[in-house]
Amino acid sequence: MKTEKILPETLLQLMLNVFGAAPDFVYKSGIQPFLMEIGGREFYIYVKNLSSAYFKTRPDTTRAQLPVREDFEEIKLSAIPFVFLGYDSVNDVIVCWNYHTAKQRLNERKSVSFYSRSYFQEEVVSGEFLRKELKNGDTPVLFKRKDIITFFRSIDSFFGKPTGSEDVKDIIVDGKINNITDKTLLQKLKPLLNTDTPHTLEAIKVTQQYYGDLPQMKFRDWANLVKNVQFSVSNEEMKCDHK
DNA sequence: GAGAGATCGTGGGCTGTGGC
DNA sequence: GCCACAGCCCACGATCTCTC
Repeated sequence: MKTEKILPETLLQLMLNVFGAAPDFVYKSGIQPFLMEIGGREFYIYVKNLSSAYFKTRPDTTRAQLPVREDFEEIKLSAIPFVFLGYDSVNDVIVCWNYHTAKQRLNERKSVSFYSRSYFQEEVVSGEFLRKELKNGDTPVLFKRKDIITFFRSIDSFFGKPTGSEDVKDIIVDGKINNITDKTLLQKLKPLLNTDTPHTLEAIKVTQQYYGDLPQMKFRDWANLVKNVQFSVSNEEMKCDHK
């Protein structure tokens, strides 16, 4: 795989260019890694160029390597998720490995490798998330850089919650969202929809802005998505019901 | 068919090198 | 000196092949 070296600052800028479209995105500090917030959650993001693994018989194997760094110790001890991303500049594709695993592996060795395949990266199309299984059990998710907002909106659906929580169903299938489970978005939609006179069009607009550009989603899909929103009954309401 | 050894496939991680 | 990438060797499990 022919790689073009991209400076850490440029990689940061490439990410910010897309994240900037999300109204709830906040860049906080750092270059690589950098700290950011989206959907009310903070993340440490570390983006590195994907390059060949230089296996003589397997030129298709690509990888990104994690070095040892002092600031990783702080991140490792922090409660904030650490998301390690590999960037393929040729295909404008991002590979994300399980962020729970990536955090655990920080500073474990002088150089920790995370693998992908160049043909996986070439396979990615706009609006879709490719989840591939490697022989080492890793299940990296590949997507176009422009889809990074959508990816972060549903990152738990790909890798689950950190601490022994129940599995979360994938909400993006074939580039489409079938169900809104994101609490932040549900909070925004509640005043628009949970009323005698629902503001459906406004709700569709809010949802589109929240998830970003999804080419597979037609207006009818967005409308159905909003129509099917269900607001769970709060604990307090539950208690009242049982009185 | 079963077991042993050889070979292959895949990933881990170290060192070297060059740019800043 | 630090960092990122290039290049390499090594470990190990899976699979294949040979022999009995």
